[in-house]
Amino acid sequence: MPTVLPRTFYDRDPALVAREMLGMLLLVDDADGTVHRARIVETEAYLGPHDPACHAVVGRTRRTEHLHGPPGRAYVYRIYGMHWCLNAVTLPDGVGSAVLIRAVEPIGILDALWRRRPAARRERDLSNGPGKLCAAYDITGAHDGTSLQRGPIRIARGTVITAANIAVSPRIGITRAADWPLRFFERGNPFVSATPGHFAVTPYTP
DNA sequence: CATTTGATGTTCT
DNA sequence: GAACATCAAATGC
Repeated sequence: MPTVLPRTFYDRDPALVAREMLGMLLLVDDADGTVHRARIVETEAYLGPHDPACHAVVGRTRRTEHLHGPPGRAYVYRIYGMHWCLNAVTLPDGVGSAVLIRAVEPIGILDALWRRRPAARRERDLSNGPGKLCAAYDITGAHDGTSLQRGPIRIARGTVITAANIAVSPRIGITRAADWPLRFFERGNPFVSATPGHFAVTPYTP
């Protein structure tokens, strides 16, 4: 099982990275010593200070410190006072841009995930949303700024998802730049979060 | 099945 | 004080 962060992360357009991250593996160390594995099936790109929906628009603040840091690290922030969201930083130090990991498909034993997601009724509800997957894998602000190559959360090569199996839509839950097609997901995968009915969904064209 | 609404508290103005 | 890269429960078909 590869544990090296793919080269694709370094200094690359977050929209390309977001697409290439589909099918990659998310490896998370559990406090009990086990390692959880999951396939990334949904991502969103946040392009940088010129992207009105990106947290970098307000400049470097304490919250966005690691968003503005070097690529290949995690940017984890709290949202709505209750949930955490996990991002992978992609562009060079000083440029705040990242890919939000919105949904994963768990691999292997799910006991720990069910324990941390008591509200989940179906298997897909364990991790079909950015806040849900952070709860399921116990990803918190403690992971903010950690290396995605050598830290407690790692991203590694998995199975490549071909363009024909990828769809694109606007990003979910934002109000600015609400029509930019920067959400990428694996077609038909039940672990992908719900797409609002009025969203334009298009095939992925490289 | 889809859509709406209330909870929650940090961040930035 | 407003906005917020969300979630779960409740409601409408």
